[in-house]
Amino acid sequence: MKSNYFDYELIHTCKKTGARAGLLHTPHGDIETPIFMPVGTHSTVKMLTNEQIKSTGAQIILSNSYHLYLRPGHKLIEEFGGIHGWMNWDKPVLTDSGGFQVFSLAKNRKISEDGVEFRDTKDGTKHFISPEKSMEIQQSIGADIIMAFDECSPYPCDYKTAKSAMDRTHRWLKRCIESKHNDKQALFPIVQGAFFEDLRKESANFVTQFDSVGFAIGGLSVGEPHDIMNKFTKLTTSLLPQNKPRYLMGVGTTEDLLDGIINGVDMFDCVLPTRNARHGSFFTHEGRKIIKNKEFERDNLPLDPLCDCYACRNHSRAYIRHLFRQNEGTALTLLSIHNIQFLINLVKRARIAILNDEYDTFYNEVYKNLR
RNA sequence: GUGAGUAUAGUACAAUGGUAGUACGUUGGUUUGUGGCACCAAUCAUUAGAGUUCGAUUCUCUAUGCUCACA
Repeated sequence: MKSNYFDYELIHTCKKTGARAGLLHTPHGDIETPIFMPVGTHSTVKMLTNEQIKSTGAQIILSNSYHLYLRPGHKLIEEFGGIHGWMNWDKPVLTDSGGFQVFSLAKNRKISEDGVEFRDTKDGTKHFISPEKSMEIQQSIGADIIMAFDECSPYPCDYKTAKSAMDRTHRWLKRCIESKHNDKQALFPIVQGAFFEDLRKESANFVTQFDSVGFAIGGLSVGEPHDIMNKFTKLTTSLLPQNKPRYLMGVGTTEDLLDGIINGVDMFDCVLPTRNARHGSFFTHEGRKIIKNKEFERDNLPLDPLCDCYACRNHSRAYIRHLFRQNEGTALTLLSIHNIQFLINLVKRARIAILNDEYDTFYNEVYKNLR
């Protein structure tokens, strides 16, 4: 899995906290870590144009191979030059393997050793995704970073189920590696093992036998309490090599990013900034707020007075509240821009603090203001 | 002016001789590798008066408002 197209430099480790700042080189440019990656499941970050995504400072976006396989089809995307040509996006892209849909679409799928049979909830058609199929899809789509096809177990989860999902994830990882042929793509293995220390250790041991560009931590942020998530994040990063980026999948909130970074994570993705935007809530340095609320009826402040995103530079809370209440799509765009840029600015500032060996101060300052 | 119809939540509509529902609105909340403006909860009403009845928002009468038709 050695590649000339990827390289990770661990630039600095905060002397006080162990938080990491790095640089990940990819075929479509460099990514400064720690990084937050916005999610664009259907090859668009919902409600945003590429220009708007870039305005938030996003360096890489996520997409989803399962959803793109269903519509419009990975072969069609390949005809358009892969995801970069398809959506005219020239920066790095990461695709999830469809593994998370094994978890999130649990009612509509059947798992076997060979793979997973999904039933499309839109038209009822059945689709079989194996590790080989997921690799075929992800190689057609052509993202820079692609993910192993895994089985993410739920919370809570008994030991037997967790172990069986983990073992299967390991066997599937081997099959993913064997069917990967393009060295312009980096395949990230995923550590599973649910909420059992010995399984997490076993899983980390297993996946790190392969020389991958980076490693992902899966199976967290699935409904467990925060302290449990933090405990297992910390445990897992301690088992991963120092000279590789660690990607904590599906995280998260302001607090989760702060905690993830202090626990040695380099990469995050989450649907929250965009989903929260569509549902009317926004991040601020004082915590999350809800734009619908009456307290903002005559509020002339921007969403967050400390934010310099497009929405905050141009519009008041009162105006955006009005747009949201009238079901005007612009409200969702403005809130999405803000929420994404808020998290990206957060990790940017974290990076500076790390380089100055002051991440502990930064961490405490930001936490103190959150309600 | 005459006749007919009608009156239930902020709005639009249900239902019922014994517990008055829905939608939207309003107020608050949820959301973590996206099943694309979602979900959850709270709040808010029988026009007024008289009669029949054990009991009337419901049936009867009167008043008032509104709608339509005719003058």
